Amino acid sequence: MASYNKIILIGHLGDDPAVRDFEGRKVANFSIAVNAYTKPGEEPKTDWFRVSFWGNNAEVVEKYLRKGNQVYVEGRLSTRTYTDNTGQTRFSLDVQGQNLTMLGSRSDSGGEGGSYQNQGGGQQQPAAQPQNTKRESTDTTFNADEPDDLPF
Amino acid sequence: MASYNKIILIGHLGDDPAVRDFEGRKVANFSIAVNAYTKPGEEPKTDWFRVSFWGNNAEVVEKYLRKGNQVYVEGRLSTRTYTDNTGQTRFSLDVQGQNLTMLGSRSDSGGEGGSYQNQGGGQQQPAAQPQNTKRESTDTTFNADEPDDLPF
Amino acid sequence: MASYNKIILIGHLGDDPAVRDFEGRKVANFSIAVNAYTKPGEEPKTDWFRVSFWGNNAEVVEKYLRKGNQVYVEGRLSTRTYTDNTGQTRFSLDVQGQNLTMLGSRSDSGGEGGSYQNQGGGQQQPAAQPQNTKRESTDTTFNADEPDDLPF
Amino acid sequence: MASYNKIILIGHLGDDPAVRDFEGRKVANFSIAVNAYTKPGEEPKTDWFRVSFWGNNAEVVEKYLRKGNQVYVEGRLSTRTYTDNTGQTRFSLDVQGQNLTMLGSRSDSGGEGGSYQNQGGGQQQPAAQPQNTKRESTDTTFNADEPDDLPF
DNA sequence: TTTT
DNA sequence: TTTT
Repeated sequence: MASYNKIILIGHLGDDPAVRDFEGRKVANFSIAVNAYTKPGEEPKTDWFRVSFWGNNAEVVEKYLRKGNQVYVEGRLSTRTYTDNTGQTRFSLDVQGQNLTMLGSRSDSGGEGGSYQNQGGGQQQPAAQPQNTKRESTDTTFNADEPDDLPF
Repeated sequence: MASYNKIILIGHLGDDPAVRDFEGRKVANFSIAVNAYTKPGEEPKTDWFRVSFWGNNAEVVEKYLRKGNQVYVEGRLSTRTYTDNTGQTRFSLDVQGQNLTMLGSRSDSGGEGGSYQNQGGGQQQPAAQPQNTKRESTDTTFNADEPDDLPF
Repeated sequence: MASYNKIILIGHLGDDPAVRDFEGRKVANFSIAVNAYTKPGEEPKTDWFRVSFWGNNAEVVEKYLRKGNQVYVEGRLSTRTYTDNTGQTRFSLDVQGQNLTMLGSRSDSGGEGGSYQNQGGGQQQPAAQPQNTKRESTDTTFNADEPDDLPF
Repeated sequence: MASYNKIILIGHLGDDPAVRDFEGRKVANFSIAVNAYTKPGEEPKTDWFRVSFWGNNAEVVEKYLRKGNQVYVEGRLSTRTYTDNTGQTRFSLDVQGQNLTMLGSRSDSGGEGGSYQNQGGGQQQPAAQPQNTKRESTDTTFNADEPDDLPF
């Protein structure tokens, strides 16, 4: 049937990721805020997307992504309508993440400076350095291999 | 800010496009069906996206796209929640189209067969042949220039 | 670091894919022709990209893709300069394929007709029907999982 | 013929952009460095892409982009082989920019500058907040409308 | 819930 | 020529 959907997002994490094990595989979930386009004069609007990564990428998310970080996410969009616990019909935009790149976040307050260095060696793309705090983010590209058999 | 969203879709038009003039500019709207990914054993599901193109691209849509045609669409995703006339909360996935490529569509009903050949010639990208019927689609790439000042 | 490159191509295979085993994994290679944009009046130009898919996707390529078929390919662009056997400096655009969607190819010659219908049923995205000949292509989306450790 | 190519890049400017007028329209050119994927143990490699933006986007580039800044660029890839002034065959990867998003760049050396501010007005998405120095870059998304008739 |  |  030749169908395909791909969504590309650049936004900021609304909160720290939640990581858990699901039937032996790690899954990381987080939400990112993407400013919607609004016409001049219109009230700003934010779209929220729930993003999940599995396996190796879930580990990357767990290690390096924190609330407020800016990320590039590529994945498949899926939508879901559900009824929340107040009886309201709600709509969810879910992204099954396929690729992830951490973008240049930076200190947003005080900051001791000198924190972004990549202390080591010849790492290239998929090399991720430890990031202990929101302030010491690093920029890294990872490839999220989408599992053959999605466990959900 | 650094926000960005882009959606890429390959799907089929659910109906002929609707084209109208809006404050002096042409706008074309259509919906495309994109098969959602479902796990083996799950019930198939189709996501529908409402797509709009403005200006030159609306003209292209008007001339060449028909119900059933397969298209590649690139654009900005916007979402909208509204209450339909039965009081139901509904959710709409709208795509402000930016780029459009017609893919090899074909007859899906009756049909005398043997009609899809591209009768040769040196057409390349932005070359669009007239398409009188659904059966004589051609493959063409157009660039939908997104207007500087979106009229909506 | 924060580097990333992704290329999206829609084009036609210049020849049947070549599939071989490489250290226990299957790799499929093919070239696709993409019409370059040229200004009105300019001479048409075709860009050729060498595409490779590994593992499951290589199998999909092997089974379903043939010379002339139209495909959507997503992958990482890599470039390579080399000296050919005539001493000429040559440049190669290689795409490490990540996602692949077969588009609506169609008979481009004789043709027995009646072959493109999707005989119904519950196939959705990752459902591929057998394709014995170039004429009976089907449209299918596959996800090419990029290996964690690229064997090349 | 249903051809399409799109390239998505995240990288850093190798130098300040060069902006000039070309037949009444502004064009901005810059090069971005994108770290190529290399296998563990391999020597790091950088791919350089020459990017050009026209019209409004050229103005954005002129105002906000500087050497070292990180950007997200979307455009059409075109390739060109030429002979440089030493007689060498060279290959150029050119990107006709369509969309541009400034990512979180940050200080990399002295200099207060004071030149990038967007002096107000009704910009929205393409709305950039004042940026006084290279250190206080801001993240902004702009849409580069690709001209109907590319002036080159 | 983010960011500017 | 960039960035880490």
